[in-house]
Amino acid sequence: MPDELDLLQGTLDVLVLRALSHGPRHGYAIAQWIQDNSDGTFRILDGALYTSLHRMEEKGWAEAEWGTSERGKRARFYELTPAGRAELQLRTTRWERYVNAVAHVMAAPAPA
Amino acid sequence: MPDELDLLQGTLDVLVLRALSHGPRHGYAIAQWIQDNSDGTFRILDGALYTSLHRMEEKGWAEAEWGTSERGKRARFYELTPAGRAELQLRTTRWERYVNAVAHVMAAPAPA
DNA sequence: CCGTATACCTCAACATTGATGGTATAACCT
DNA sequence: AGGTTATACCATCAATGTTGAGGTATACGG
Repeated sequence: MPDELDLLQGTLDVLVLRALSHGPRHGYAIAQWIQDNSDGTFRILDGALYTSLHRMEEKGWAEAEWGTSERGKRARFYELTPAGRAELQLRTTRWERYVNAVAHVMAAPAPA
Repeated sequence: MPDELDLLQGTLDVLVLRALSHGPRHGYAIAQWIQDNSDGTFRILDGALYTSLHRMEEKGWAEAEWGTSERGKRARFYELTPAGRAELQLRTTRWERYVNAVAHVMAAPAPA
């Protein structure tokens, strides 16, 4: 397993939005899921995670309510709003364009 | 042509390193080259660009000296050091890993 | 049944880095 | 002369991730 990579600013949100797109989740579960599905490449620090989650509430991309986790603990469940789904789509295509553009530059020949 | 995208923190440097990998260049030329080769997706703001360039000097990834541009203007030419080339490689593979990991997460199925 | 680990959340201080917007100089074109 | 392009620099701001510390409640090993 390769070591962990720091997150580039701006990418956490897409990952979180994506995690939430499967249905309501609490923060801890989101972090686990992202870590697992990136083969441990991303280490999700809870400091950043909850900040991101709060951002989502502020922006209206998610709504939260207290509930009980699978393990019987008090946990805050986040659920995407329609705006959140739209944002996920937007960010996803944006990310794809971005990756593409970087690839172009990296593969570009020497300037004239 | 789609509109321009803001840069994600951490990506400017790779692009600049890559631009410099073709030989010494001055800032203005670097910006042009990146913009052209990203099909205008990236707009390189000189504020950020020169900061990046200065960063490179500080870190020892590039050395600079004053010269004269193709158009006869005073310009500062930046050239990669061996450390800079190493850094380019490092960042390139790191970026690829990153993109890959994001792709994994984005394509991942719903959690168990 | 106690102690420690784990699940879960929060917050404040800090660092990095891109965006903004303003300054300066010289060449070239009209 | 005046405007545009080429070229560089800087100060300040904003966004967002990192670090690190703190807090509660449930689970689990001894």
